[in-house]
Amino acid sequence: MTNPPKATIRDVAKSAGVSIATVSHVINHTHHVSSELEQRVNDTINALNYHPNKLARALNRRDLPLLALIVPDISNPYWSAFSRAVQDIADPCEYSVIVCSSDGLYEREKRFLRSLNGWIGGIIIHPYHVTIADVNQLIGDKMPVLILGDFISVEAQPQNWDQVASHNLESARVAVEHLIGLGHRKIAFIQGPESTPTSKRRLTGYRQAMESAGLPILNDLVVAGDYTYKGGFLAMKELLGRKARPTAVACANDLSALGALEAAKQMGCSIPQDLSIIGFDDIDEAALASPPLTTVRLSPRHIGKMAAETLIGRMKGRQEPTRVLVEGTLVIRQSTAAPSFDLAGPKADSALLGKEAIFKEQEV
Amino acid sequence: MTNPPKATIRDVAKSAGVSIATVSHVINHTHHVSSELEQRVNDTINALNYHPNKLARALNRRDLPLLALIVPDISNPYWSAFSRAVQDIADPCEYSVIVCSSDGLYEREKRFLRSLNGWIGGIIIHPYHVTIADVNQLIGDKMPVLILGDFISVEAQPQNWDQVASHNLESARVAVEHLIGLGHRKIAFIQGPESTPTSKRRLTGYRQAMESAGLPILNDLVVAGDYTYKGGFLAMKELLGRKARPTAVACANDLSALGALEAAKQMGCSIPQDLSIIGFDDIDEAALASPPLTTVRLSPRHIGKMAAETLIGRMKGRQEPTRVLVEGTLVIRQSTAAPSFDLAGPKADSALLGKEAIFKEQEV
DNA sequence: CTGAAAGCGCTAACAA
DNA sequence: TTGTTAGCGCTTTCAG
Repeated sequence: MTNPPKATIRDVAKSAGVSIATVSHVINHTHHVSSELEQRVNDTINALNYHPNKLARALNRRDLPLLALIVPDISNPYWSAFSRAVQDIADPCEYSVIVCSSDGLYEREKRFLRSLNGWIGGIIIHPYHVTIADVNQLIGDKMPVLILGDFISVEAQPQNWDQVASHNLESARVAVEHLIGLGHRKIAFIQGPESTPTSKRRLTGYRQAMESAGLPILNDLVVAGDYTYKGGFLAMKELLGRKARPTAVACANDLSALGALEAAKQMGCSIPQDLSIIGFDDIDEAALASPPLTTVRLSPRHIGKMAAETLIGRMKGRQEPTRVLVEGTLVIRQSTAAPSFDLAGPKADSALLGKEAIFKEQEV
Repeated sequence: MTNPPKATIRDVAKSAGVSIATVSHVINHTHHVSSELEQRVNDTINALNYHPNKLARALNRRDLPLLALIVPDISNPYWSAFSRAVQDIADPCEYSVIVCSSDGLYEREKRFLRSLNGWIGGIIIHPYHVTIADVNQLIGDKMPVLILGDFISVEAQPQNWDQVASHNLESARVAVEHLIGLGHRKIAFIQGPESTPTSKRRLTGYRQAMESAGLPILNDLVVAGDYTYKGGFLAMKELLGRKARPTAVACANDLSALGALEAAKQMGCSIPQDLSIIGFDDIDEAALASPPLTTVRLSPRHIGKMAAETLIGRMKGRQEPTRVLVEGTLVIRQSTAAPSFDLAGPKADSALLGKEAIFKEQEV
């Protein structure tokens, strides 16, 4: 069962009795063609089941309907949701999307940039270690590039590229201020990977909120993390093992907040009665947690949509660079509440606490 | 800050004082070139920062180092893990990967196939509604295609394509037999989407295991689902609302098992004391649940790795079609245990006692 | 061992 | 309105 070889534009032209150029024109609507010929050409196109070769077309239009995403890890819920959003925009425009997971590795980021250069239509990148200068060197300025990241780190670069930038600092402030507003004073922070811009800004936001409220930032309250579930889990275990327990913890992202939530529950805390937890991003899983996670929405879906729309706009010819700013929105769910100081006594024994907590939940 | 235009092979040839063909030969090692010229060419390549244009190359080799994935939804943890595994294999081979989310929609599957045809290097597809005949019609037989799916549905097709097929029926039996081995007799099953081959086979596996053990398959025990978290959640709510509660439930996949787990917990069941739950696939999240989910591993990572390896092998020239079979492995964690029919067991602690009593009353 | 030249399938001036 | 033709950047016979 062997299929015939794919028809080329020449086959169509020959079969329709017209020139190659005419066929090209009816395909691309690039010149007016008499309706008689147009009809004939379209018929043969269908008869031959002809489809233009995108490679050949791209080679002389120097533009492939293909865009690439360079993100840390596509299997991370944040980035898979992001990538889905990009696809949902790209799809109706007939663009395909390549996904590259860099794991935040400098060499890998550079390798992707290099290997994508020159044949792909456009790139969306969330730089971890790669700098604007790297991008400029590796990609040049002939190609549409959209940079994701924190407002400041992206803002500072006088470049011609499009951006979708997030207000991480301000959003982190919002998160912490929510906790403060509830009456918390001992608020811990679980960090993201220390070297990334977004993570740094979120930490700074935490600091600023604490300072503005005149709250001390105890060293014991800031703990390392890495944006992963496991990282959040471990961080929370550490936090709860320390002498001065916080009554609330803000996490650098939702995934680590989810891990932290699980750790806290395993250690017998009931959330939010014993401990408030707030996340960051608003991935879908946040709403599904138990209790549903309060968070600051800087949604991957929304950011992905924005990124795809502005990059594709550029690929389609827009000249002026565009910058989109995304601000966080507080989404209050059930993982945060006012602190309850009355349980302070019996809380010494965590095993006992666990039983009480379970009991409590059941009664309610 | 304008970069110079990208260097072409002609620039290199001119600058090195050799012919275009010679440059091509040193790049591709397609003929022996005197080491002197080779050196000179390589130097100019570096000096000009030249990188061959993949499109032009692909146009006459008719082979782009690019493969596409057509899966239901990249933002689903199963598929994002799968896709990551594919990338991890493709990456070192310098292949890029396009991801297409079909949402299991027939038209969308067909559209992707059509739009990928003829320029992409190879395709990995997990067909939902698309048939082998469709693939054959849309893609022809000139292009490497790897079909994912259930062993039978894929096996039945006398086709020249590569396959990575799973033993869904047998694996589902393993899951249910595990439950039966623990002493369960009232075992429910939360289905996947009814129309998909994998889902059907898993249901059949459940049925067979029940029958083999001489256990009745009550209608009340089989409930609809759709492979989603929410679907599992709802299904469990329904199941626990029915008069005859099961003591164990097998789920068509992990994601819905996770949803079911959450629902059961919210309804006051402790797992596995009051109810055993077993999943399917072994996505990473299964091990992170609380309690960690017992499951049958048909791991997306492993399947993705296999798929990518065999497809790339084919893209690199292997002629014979290859079929890989993946069998499920039981992974016992903490969400399954023997059913507890009396109150005297090890779990006579006060909190549970109360619940147990309630549970008993309902059971009658 | 090296280079001239003919394409790969398509687009886009430019002629007719 | 339609056709001729010169490429896009690269690979690949096939002479030299």
